[in-house]
Amino acid sequence: MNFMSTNQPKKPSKSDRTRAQILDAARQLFAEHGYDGASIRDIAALASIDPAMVIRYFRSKDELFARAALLDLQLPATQVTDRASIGDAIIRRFLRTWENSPSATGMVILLRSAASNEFAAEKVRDVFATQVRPVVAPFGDPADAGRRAGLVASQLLGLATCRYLLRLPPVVALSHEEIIRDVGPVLQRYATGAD
Amino acid sequence: MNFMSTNQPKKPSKSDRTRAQILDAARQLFAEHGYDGASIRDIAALASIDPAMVIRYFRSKDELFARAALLDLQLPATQVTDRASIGDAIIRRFLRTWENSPSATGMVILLRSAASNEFAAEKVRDVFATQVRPVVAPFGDPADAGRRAGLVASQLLGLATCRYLLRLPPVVALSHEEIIRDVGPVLQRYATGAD
DNA sequence: AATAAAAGTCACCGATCGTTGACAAATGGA
DNA sequence: TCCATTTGTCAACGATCGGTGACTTTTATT
Repeated sequence: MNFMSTNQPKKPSKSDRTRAQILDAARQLFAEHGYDGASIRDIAALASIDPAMVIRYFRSKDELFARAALLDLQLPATQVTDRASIGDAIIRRFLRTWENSPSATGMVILLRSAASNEFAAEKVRDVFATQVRPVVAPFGDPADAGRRAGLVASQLLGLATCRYLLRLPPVVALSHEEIIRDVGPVLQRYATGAD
Repeated sequence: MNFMSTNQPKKPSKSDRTRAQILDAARQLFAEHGYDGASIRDIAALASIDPAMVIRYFRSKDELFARAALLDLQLPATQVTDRASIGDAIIRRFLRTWENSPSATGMVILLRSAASNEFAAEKVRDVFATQVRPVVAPFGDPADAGRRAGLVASQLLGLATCRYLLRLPPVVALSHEEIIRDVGPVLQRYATGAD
């Protein structure tokens, strides 16, 4: 009979744990040191396995990086909102994405590597195109959509850079409430193009 | 007599040209590919000299990087201004620094390398402490100075990241006038802490 | 218990890196 | 012209990198 063999619904078995260990170690080191700064040997050592296993499970360092950066990049959707609260909605989603979602580490990895890794840079541009632009576009002059989205991206990426990469003390010290209160209105202004 | 021998006021001779060639090549490649991405051999090839000369003139890659990033980091001073135009003054100095000063390349080098090079990251924090904070501090509640300066830095660094590193098309396309008009008021708000 | 597949170990390849030191060529003052 | 200093060339070092393949151990099935 064997009526549940086509899919593999249960497979907690064996090697998948090693796979997950490697991915966890890779995410951690990529997030800390970027693509170049994290070697396969370092990742293997952190995962307590042999370096050859890293290549065995993921075919190359590039592929491992892509998995580590993208696998869990399930960004929370922006709940539909009205024009008056779009800035507030964006900054709240930003905080949710960067501090309370499984994608948080992936975002740090991407941003840290984007400065010197073209694949990561392209992926950041892609996140902009799919996550920022469509959200901002409907709330102003369509001819302005690119400019408005670009301004929003500049503020969001700057906040992320200062808070999660450079760890600029006064920016790290900001509470969620302060960020929402101070940055929200700026995003509102950028997103709608109002003066 | 030899009354001018303690200092060496004139030395256009010979090797200084090679030195300058190496520095120029290093600045260009560090700015394009970051610290790790630019090898001494690449720099030497671009300068049309032997890799060993790079070490001969600068003692190590670290020292060369420090020279390339800091040598010409003479940021233009912010002219004193009144409270009402501080945002405008900051964004104008930003554009002058990043697009019309010999420090421009050094800034790109620092920012691109800061994501994965601790020396560069520390230097960026230093630029923040010496260039942003003191400018912003006098125009609001002294207890707020850190927060206000941090918000200003987040917007400035974000703009630089999008425009000069990631080259996000809509941000690259912004004219100086647009940037001054759109970002200036935001910096004004951040710097003064007004609502 | 026998056995085939899976999982893990180990030594090593070729490439590239920063750096060194021995040596040759060019330079300039005596 | 002689000679010492500067300037440039060359080969190679040790280390590290990503990646490969042969091998042994474990696991699971019959």
